[in-house]
Amino acid sequence: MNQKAPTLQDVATTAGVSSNTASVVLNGAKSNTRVSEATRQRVLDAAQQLRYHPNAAARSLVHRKTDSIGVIFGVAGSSTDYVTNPYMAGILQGVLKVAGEVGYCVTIFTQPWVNANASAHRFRDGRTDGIIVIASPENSDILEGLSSLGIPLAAVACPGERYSVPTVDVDNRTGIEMAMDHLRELGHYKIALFTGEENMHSTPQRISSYRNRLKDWDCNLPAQWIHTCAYSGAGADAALRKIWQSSERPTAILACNDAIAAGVLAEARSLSIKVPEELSVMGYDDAEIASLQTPPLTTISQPLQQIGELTTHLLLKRLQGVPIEPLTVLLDPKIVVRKSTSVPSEDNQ
Amino acid sequence: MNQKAPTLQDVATTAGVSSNTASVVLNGAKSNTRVSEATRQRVLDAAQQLRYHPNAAARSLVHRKTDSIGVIFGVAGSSTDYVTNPYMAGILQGVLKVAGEVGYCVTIFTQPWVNANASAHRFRDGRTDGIIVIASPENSDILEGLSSLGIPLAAVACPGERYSVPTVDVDNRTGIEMAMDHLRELGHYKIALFTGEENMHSTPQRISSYRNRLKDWDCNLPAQWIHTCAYSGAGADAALRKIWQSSERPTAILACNDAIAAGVLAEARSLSIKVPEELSVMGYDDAEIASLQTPPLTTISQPLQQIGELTTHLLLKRLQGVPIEPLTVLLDPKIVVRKSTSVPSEDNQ
DNA sequence: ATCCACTGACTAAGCGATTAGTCATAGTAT
DNA sequence: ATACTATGACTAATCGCTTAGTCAGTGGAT
Repeated sequence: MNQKAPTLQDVATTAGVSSNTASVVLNGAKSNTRVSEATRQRVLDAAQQLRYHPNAAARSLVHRKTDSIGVIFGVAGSSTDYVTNPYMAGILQGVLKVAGEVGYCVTIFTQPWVNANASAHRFRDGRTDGIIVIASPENSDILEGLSSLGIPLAAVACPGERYSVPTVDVDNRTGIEMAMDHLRELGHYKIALFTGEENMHSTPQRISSYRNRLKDWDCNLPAQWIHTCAYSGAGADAALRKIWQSSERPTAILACNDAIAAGVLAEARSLSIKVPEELSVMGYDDAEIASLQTPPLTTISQPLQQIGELTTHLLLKRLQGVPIEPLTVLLDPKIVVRKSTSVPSEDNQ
Repeated sequence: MNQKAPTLQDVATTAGVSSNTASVVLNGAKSNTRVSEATRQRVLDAAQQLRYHPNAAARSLVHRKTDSIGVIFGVAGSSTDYVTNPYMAGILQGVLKVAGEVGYCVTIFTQPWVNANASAHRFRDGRTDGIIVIASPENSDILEGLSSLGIPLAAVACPGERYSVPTVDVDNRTGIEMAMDHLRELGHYKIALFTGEENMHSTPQRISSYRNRLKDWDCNLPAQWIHTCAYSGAGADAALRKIWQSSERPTAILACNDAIAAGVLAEARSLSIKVPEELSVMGYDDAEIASLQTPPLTTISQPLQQIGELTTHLLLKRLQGVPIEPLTVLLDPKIVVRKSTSVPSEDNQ
């Protein structure tokens, strides 16, 4: 602060009362202090005149409550694109909305998580009342570290059950099943899966759901048809090239997000593979870029903002000590059919 | 906090010393207190064992410094899409990066700005050391209100000069000139301008730059060729329809951001207007969606992340009391030529 | 033996706000 | 006249941390 903010004492002095009286006037009475109407008005006038606003730090010292919630973005790989990532941004948007409704600020922690031993206690710094963890990598000990310190938490797309952390996610199993079923109905069964980072919570779930579906259909596919890319889209080009050179080609590729699918489309173009005639491609997320691809992507839509809103509600509940049941909420994905999928061509059947 | 965080006193007790001694050990000595090596070690061990981390609120009360900076998003119209807006997100990303480098947290204020009288003092609440204002509407008194309370500020795309607030922006004049010159070189002079909200700082600047360019060329264009849309892209379709029905049609449309340009492209498709053969379209921002449009958008690229980084540096300087000169920094836009612009067709010349 | 400097650590005040507890004064009931 | 109850407002402790100021003890110099 450059220009010192007026304190409660300043208001009190201006109004000619004690700071206690001023405090009582300015926030309903919680002591048995009584104030006459005239005095009350004098205090209110003084506060108004000085543009007084209580100091949040001092207040939170007493209340042990900061009226702000923290957000930690999980990091896949070395990526530092938090809010420019449409998945993260969509969720954060939902968090901001609900936080705003209840008068909370949102503090984004900028320090990278190293490990529980080195990092966890930094987040118990009295800056926030609780923390929302968004998409922590599977091999990270964020949830474990924070929850073992007793920090109120809520999580998105994390293995929260393990640490009794209320968690919101979109049903990865259902999403993959919807995608697989859509492709199957078109006539595909040679379906390759291009996943995101292995250490993200969603990846093993989606892989296992993919495998189950194939098993349901009695399909036995080459193991190398599961390719690990990055959610940034990196690696999708190489994966497509590799799979296209192999002896057996898939007729469809299910990408685990739209960026990966976009990478596939771009590489398909440069390999002169016609989509969807020769190869159907599906995305996941229904990000803004999905409908803008050529051809527009068939994809699985996730209600990102709703995830953020719901997670915030859960954290607020936890802060109020309201029991949360069930601990994990799975929202439903939707399939959005556009132009990147079609029946497989004859010679690929 | 559920599980009470250990206090300095807890550490001191565990180590068998006074809280003062513990404090001195844990943060370089600023009192003349001396500590023996043995005692020092005992304190450090105790802190480690208890996972002690100082309470930020208590600390900031003493230091009058919170190590966190605030962000307020200006709001155009009733939009509440802060971080899902790629412009805002890009800037915020830059803010997060620099803040992280110097160990600051970033607090996003979620309460909408009403007016200086009602809102300003809320932001002098000791929660943040300073505030970054991003793209406040032209008719808002955010900067005036906050700066008159002596809150350290830095701004993006705001009329900061007026209130001695260090401000970063991309040179709107240059950007429009580059766009206009590109179109002129292709042979266009019948150029319509589709702007964002009138009350955004950039809008009048861009309009005047557009007008100046036309004047340079001795062009006299119908006034209604300037259409006010929304930066969300809303209104672009109607504007195109209207302009296309008029007696004189432009050969090119310069949209003030990519969302507006995308709206124009979509409407052009449904009106069967061929882009760029019949109509050249330019965007602005070079958002992710620009290159994905059909045809890919020629656009003016703004270094969003760099804006955020620079603005944060300016705020940090101001917090340190370093004089800032010059007060306003204008970054250079770049033109990205893609496929949505070409020479105008013969019959349109 | 006396003085001084240094070592090692403590006590207490204060940051700004909240709140339990105290205390005059005035008015009312007995 | 006495006891009691509102009324109106104040004092002081506390939240967790920092830091200016104080102080006892030890060892070396004079």
